[in-house]
Amino acid sequence: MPDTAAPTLLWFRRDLRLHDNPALTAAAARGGPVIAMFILDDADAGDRRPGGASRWWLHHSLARLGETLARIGTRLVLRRGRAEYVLSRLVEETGAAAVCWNRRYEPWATARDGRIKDGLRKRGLEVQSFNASLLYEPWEVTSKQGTPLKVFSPFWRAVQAKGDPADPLPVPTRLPAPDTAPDSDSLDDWALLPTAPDWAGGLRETWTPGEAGALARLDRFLDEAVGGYKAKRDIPGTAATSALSPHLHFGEISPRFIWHAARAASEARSNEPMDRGTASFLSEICWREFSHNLLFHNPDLPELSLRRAFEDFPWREDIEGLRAWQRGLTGYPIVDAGMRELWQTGWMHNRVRMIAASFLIKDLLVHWRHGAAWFWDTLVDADLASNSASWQWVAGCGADAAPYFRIFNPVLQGEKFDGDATYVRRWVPEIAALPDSVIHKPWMAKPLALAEAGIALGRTYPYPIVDHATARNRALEALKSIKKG
DNA sequence: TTTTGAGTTGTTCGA
DNA sequence: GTCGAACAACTCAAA
Repeated sequence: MPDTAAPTLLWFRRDLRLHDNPALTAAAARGGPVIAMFILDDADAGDRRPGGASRWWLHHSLARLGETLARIGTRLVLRRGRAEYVLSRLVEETGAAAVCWNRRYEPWATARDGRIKDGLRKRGLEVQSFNASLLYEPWEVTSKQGTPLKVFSPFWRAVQAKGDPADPLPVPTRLPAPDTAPDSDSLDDWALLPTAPDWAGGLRETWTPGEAGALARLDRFLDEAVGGYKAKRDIPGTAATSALSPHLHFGEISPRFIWHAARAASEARSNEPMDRGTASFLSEICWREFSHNLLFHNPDLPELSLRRAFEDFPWREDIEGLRAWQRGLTGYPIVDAGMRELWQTGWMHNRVRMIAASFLIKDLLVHWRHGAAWFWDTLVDADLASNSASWQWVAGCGADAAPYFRIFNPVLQGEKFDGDATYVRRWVPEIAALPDSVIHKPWMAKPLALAEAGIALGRTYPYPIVDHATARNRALEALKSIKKG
């Protein structure tokens, strides 16, 4: 019998929600008071501490979580420091008898959490951890031999073969608070928001962090867009994707909840649980799952190319090129549009992420780690697993590597997926007056057309910083050099 | 153990 | 303008 008088610590991490939250449900079920808490632990995350955009999101997500917890009877205690020490301290302060949390799967987190769990249990506390961020545990989806899968298609088939993931848990109606709440830091004192300068205006306009915002976005996507997802998800000028990635990263919404909601919506529309749009969408949810699997089984994923031969690749130290790429000044409109969308909104459309990443890696021959680092700092959905796995995928050194000759042509990609230039005109307004026929290759425009559009190449918009055809051949040569590695 | 078929997202060239 | 072939070799997963 648990000591129902002693409080339970409920440690929030990347599960900033009330619905489908197994740790929350377990803490509530213990019957005693529950102390909900969040620890800002920069030390343990090391150089993986959240980037600027992520910190902005975290601030707002915590604020919303605090409000919703207050509505069911408790408050969110904020503490800063090494998680081990903070937890230990709180156990002493409150006389807690149990700690509940939902698992994280990053290598540094699994190591740390294991230590914490041992330490708490040695002190006689009950510790329970749960899966709240994946459809299945990383060790549950395997080949028939029981080994981790390294190719997406078999992974996706294996997930589907398991049937539906567990049903989402309901939101508890009440979470009893202790008589005296522990002290809490002030969220503002954590200084997660940018101040001088405040660059977060575009983020504020674009996003609604928090569980309510996440659920609203899912609703809207399932109502309006999922039906056409398969056909339109590659068109960055449309709002055809779910844009749930940051909400998923912070655990404001559960992938199991998404799975069941998407299937129910499909069934309501078409009498089948997986119409084409839904199947396509859920397979993307599974890509996230696959990336987490890869990171779990390959702790080096963020640092080392999975295909080790790529560690000997003749990468270039192109500081200027990297800088131009970061600022959206490469001279290739589709690349620049994407990089500016990223800078202003903390997010980039998936198709454009591939184009922009391919440009940095294949056209500039800059190491994928530099691209991953920039994305880590600027993306609101920056996720160690997805970011690392995706950059490696584009580079061709990932588990499920693209063929070496798959090098995106930024002009063709722009014309193919942004044919009416809606996207490029939105993010690269200085060339918006060019006609569709040349807007993806301004240097090909006739002088008169440029003049009429008010463009002085090299002054109001850059010439291409590399010639793609030349760069492509250079990349193919470079790739040859590691073939026999 | 060996074999076999397959592997998210592309581009270019020449007929 | 359209279409099919070529662009390599390797690793993975299952039979």
